[in-house]
Amino acid sequence: MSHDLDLIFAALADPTRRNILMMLLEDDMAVTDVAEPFEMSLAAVSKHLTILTRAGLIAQEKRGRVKWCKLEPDAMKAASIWMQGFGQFEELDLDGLERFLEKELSSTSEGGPSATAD
Amino acid sequence: MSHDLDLIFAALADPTRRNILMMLLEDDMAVTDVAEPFEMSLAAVSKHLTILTRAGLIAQEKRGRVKWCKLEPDAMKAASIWMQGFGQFEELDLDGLERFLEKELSSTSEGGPSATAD
DNA sequence: TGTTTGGTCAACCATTTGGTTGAATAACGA
DNA sequence: TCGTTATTCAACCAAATGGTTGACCAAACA
Repeated sequence: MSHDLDLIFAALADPTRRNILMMLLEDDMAVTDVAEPFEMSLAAVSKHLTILTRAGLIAQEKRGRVKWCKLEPDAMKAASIWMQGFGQFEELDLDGLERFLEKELSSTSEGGPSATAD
Repeated sequence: MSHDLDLIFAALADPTRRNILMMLLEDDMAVTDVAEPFEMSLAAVSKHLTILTRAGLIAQEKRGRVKWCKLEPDAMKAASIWMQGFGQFEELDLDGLERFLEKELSSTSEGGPSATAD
């Protein structure tokens, strides 16, 4: 359960990975669909997803031959809590996010990736 | 855009730099004093301070031959606000999130957080 | 069955990162 | 003026990062 701030902040330092996280905010996605909007190889995106997974920011679950990626809010929360020591920023309501994600998962209808951001 | 999330998160990804930030939470410090507890050269710490400065996380001011380092909370706040997008999902509207970020980032600190520990 | 699809692995490459050392600059104190 | 203190600069190094390509494996489908 030790969320490694090194890994978390390093993962967040890359714009591609931040974009991926924002995409996953809308919906869980398969690796191929995550990769679609980016102008890089699938292998490169796969590496980014590995980095996000090791940081604890997402989780990947394989169903059939499709690997689904979903946000995992605890790591972001750990980073947020560390940052709060530096000021009265508002704390993230990630418990609420988790409840929301569970609710969404129970009524899963995959809407395609809509590559926003950047 | 004044606060570059790439630079901010990359700066936060190093444990030495996070330690420096926590030290500065107590008080402004000269470069030499910042370097003292670390088992690395003064030049290495100086580089870390440059990285923190470019990220906007600290500011350095030279008085005489001493360069004082002090926390600059706005950059951290920008990162915190970005992360808060992951807790502010009551309506998952990424376009709205982007507008929100643009607005927040362009308007610098209103009553800024005062890093007065002790 | 053979072929496509989804995804990773392995090897490779260029660039960046985090550290070193020694020399340089600038300001203070004697 | 001379030496000391505070800090950076420059050159260098090893390791990590972010990307590529081609081979590979496993699941789905004709």
